[in-house]
Amino acid sequence: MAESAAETGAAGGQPGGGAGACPAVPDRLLAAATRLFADRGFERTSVQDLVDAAGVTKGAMYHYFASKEDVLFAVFRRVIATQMRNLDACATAEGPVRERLRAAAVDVVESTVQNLDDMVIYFRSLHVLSLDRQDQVRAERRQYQDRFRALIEEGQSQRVFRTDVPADMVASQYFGAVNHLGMWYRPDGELGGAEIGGYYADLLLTGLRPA
Amino acid sequence: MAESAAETGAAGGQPGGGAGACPAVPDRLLAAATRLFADRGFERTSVQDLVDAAGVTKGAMYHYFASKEDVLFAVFRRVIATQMRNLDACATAEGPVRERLRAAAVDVVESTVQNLDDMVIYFRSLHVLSLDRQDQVRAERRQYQDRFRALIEEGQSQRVFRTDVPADMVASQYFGAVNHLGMWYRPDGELGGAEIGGYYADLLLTGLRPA
Amino acid sequence: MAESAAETGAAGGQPGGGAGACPAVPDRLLAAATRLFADRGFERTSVQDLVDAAGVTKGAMYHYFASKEDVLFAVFRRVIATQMRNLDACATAEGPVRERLRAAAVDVVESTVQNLDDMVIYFRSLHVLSLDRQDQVRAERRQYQDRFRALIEEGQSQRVFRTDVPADMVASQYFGAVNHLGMWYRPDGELGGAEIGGYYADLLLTGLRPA
Amino acid sequence: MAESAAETGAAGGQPGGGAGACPAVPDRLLAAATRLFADRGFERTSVQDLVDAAGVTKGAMYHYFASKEDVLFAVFRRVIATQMRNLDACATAEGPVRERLRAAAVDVVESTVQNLDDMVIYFRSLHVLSLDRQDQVRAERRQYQDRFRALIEEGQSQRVFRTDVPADMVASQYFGAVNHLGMWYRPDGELGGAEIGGYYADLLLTGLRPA
DNA sequence: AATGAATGAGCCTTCATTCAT
DNA sequence: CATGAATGAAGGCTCATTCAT
Repeated sequence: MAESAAETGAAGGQPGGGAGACPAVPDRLLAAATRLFADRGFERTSVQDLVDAAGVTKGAMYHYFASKEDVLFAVFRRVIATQMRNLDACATAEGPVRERLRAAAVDVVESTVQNLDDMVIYFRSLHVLSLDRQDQVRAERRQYQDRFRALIEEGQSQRVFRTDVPADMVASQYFGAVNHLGMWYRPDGELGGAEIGGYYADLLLTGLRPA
Repeated sequence: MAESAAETGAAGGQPGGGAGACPAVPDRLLAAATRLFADRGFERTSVQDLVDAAGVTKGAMYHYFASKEDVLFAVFRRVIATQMRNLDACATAEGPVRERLRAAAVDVVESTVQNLDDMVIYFRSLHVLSLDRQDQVRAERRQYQDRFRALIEEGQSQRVFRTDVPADMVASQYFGAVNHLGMWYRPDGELGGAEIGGYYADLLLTGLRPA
Repeated sequence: MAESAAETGAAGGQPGGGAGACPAVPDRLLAAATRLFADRGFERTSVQDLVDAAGVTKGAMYHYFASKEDVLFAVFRRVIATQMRNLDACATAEGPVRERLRAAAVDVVESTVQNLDDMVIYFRSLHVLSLDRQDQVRAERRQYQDRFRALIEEGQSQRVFRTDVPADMVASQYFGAVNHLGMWYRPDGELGGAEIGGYYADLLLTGLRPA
Repeated sequence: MAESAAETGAAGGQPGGGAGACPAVPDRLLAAATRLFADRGFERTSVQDLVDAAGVTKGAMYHYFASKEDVLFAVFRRVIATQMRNLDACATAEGPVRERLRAAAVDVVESTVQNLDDMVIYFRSLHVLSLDRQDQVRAERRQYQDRFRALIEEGQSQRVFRTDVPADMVASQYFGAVNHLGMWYRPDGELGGAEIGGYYADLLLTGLRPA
């Protein structure tokens, strides 16, 4: 029963009936949770902080989520869904593999800096989830990375990319760098996501040049 | 008063005067803290867990450390000192800049996987420290990264490395990837630190090749 | 307003007008409450547990009962009504007082083990009711015990039973033992209600033999 | 760690050192718990009620007891220890079995009414304990009842008591009645424990007379 | 230098009940 | 009649820290 509404996501109707004047309770909780968990971390955010920020009551929260950890898990699910949607767009593009990889490499940086809170939570609070859920999240994340790796392998089989470094290594290195943006990137810094993405992609593609 | 002994580091004498049979209290606490904070995270480790694992009492801990956060800070300081020591060795080596950068790039991966707990703590629990201390730690970490970047700049000024990508970007990308090893590297996996370091360094150096 | 339907007891018509296919809401609640309160106790049974077990909704429950305590009180009333009906049958029987007392003594054991849940609730959750209702329940229970005591007094006045022990003491002792069956009797045990009733009645009647 | 002091029982020293001016924390908690659990029941007594009544803080309570249930269990253990001590005295007495059984029967009533709170808790809150602990308590209680039953069997083998009713039944009936004193006995009532014990013992012994 | 009993604020969660629909 | 989302007041429990010894 709890979390049922969260399962349906933002599609749930607005109880109270108005013309959608105020977002549904689960959505407001997810938004507040994303902000607070990224700011202070999961454990330093109390349920009271959370519901206050979301403008709901504790009871309402527990009507939709079975526990505080469940809220975190819902954030994770939303992040993954977003990532998948982003990458799907790239993967189905046309053109030579170099172009497609470059586009994906830039895009992954841009979407990361656009959802920096998500990333911060992702890499700081994954360990809070139960092992089951950790596995689940990791598996989905791996899929994401695998699509990237597939592009590299495609280029390798065409001899466009070097083959003396496993595609796995390339992908893990690139994603490591991207994931770590959350540790230092600031929206008000000198460089924007597009520029950083451009530099990162340059290094990646040059690094892949065959000997 | 508290923490004074910790400041002196492991050099402190053995209280109780024995023949050094058992390590000093602060050392045992630091070792236990490193293990537990990496395993469960800072907030999910209680002071009781900590002192139990270290085989000391709560009172003893508070004699040496002002707070639980202070223990974490001491772990951070030890990590940084270790990193600095490692890099010093590389930086003072002889030979062409390509060789020195490669050696440093491999070494940074190897020492990271050898001290994986440290890295996990580093990137998961930095936000627990007070802002002052966060800045302090970040500054020291920046120094570490800056020495790496200096190597790159050295190569750039010699036109051995490409100059169309800022050295900063190269260093941040590489360190991002290295720092992220803590999220997926497992000591019992297929590849060891030396191999991963080799691949990563290859990609780095190829990526730096001038156009 | 609430509870009005409960007042009318099981005699209420089936709302929704079906052909009596499913029992009325109050009846299903009472049955579920009897089971759950006996199993886990009143306080460890949530209203949600209760309505789930009864297959009704919370709103429906609060339509018929003013509060959770009211459901408990309704269980008590049903128990008492049942007991009264049982004893009435015995009391109006014919025959010598020894036979009538024996029959009542056996019957009280048998009906107790047949409604063990009722007894468990009775002696474990009486204190949950308001003092008013406790008194009310105790008074009715006392009537029940008084009819038993009246049989004993009848025998005493006929000198069939000893007179050196007050009938009150005899009744309280016997009912204490009977009430306590709920603490240890198990339907799948060696002895059935009839056998235990037989032994208990034997001891009772022998104990009442005049010196 | 928690409960360790409770294990040692009242023998624990008085921290704070005075001349025993104020009882130790566990003792005060046990005394308050016995009173409150008997008055209102376990679940209607909050931990705050408990510590307030005992004049200690919540933290202190959780230093000695792992949970509220643990306090209840400690009460149970104390009750059982008391009962055992009482019965030991009787069992080792001299004289004909009739006399020894009568003495035990009276004593069991007297000690019950003297520790009425204990009994009320015993038969109202046993179900709160974990199944393990319920079994443990029941087993010890059974021992208590078994010693009583052994007296009856002794008389049966000497043909002093009837043999057509199992000693088990006799003991369960008697103890049921005794245990139920908690439901109706009031210290300010007409009859004292000695008188009730006398009547109950009379009925018991007469009931055991051979046919 | 070391102990561990005691503190007390704050945590996550439960739940009987209400009310707009 | 019936629904179930929302309320809000406790509830039991944890834990970093202190302090008399």
